[in-house]
Amino acid sequence: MSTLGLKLRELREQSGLSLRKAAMQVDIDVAILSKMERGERKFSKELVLKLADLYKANSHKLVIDFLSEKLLYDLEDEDFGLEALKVAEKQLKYKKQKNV
Amino acid sequence: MSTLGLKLRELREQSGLSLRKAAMQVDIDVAILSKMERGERKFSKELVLKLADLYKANSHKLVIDFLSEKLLYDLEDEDFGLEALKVAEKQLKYKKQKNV
DNA sequence: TTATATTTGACACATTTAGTCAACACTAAG
DNA sequence: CTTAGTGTTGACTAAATGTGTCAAATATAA
Repeated sequence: MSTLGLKLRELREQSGLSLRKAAMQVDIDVAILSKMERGERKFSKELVLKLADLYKANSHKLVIDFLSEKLLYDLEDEDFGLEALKVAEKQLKYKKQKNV
Repeated sequence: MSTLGLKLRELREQSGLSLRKAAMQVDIDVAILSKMERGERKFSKELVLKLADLYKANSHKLVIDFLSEKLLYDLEDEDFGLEALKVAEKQLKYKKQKNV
């Protein structure tokens, strides 16, 4: 089960919104939101932002979860996933510092 | 310029293989290999493995570079890329430990 | 029953990605 | 100059993925 989906479902419920109403507010089909909350389809970043706004939640953390989920998806069943994350981290830090 | 592409180009040259010959050996079109080495197209993992084999190189490191490049691609222009990498790392460690 | 909420699957549409091919430019050798 | 070898480019098609739509099925409660 998707962490992000779970979180967004909880936030929706805390906002007292039904799936239908929430979906309508962010202008997507109910079916899609249902599948996304259950991890059957991927969220888009734009939707995460829209939902964060609708639920009045911290978009920062949700976006990080969104990205992290995307990364983990790339590393599914990879033996060297952890090493790859570390190499990516190193290169990202370098990039940031050098502003490349 | 792609790190992986650069490395694989160097390895090819060290093996004394022309683009055409290498491409033929791994059963792809020359154009594709040319573009991949220059970072214009993405490698597939399978191809990286085939090339590592052809060049008698350490596939381990090349695969890690391949994955890392994929991760960084996901994080392009993201403000919280580093945070996302760290969250992903944490979750991957947890997964590994729990064998989920 | 009636109403509301969620889930499911089939389908079409669009976008992305992968592969094919021929032509181009450059260099070195004959 | 011609030939052969190198790598690069762009146009095109095909395959794969992703996204959105819809209707029906299921569930729960009033």
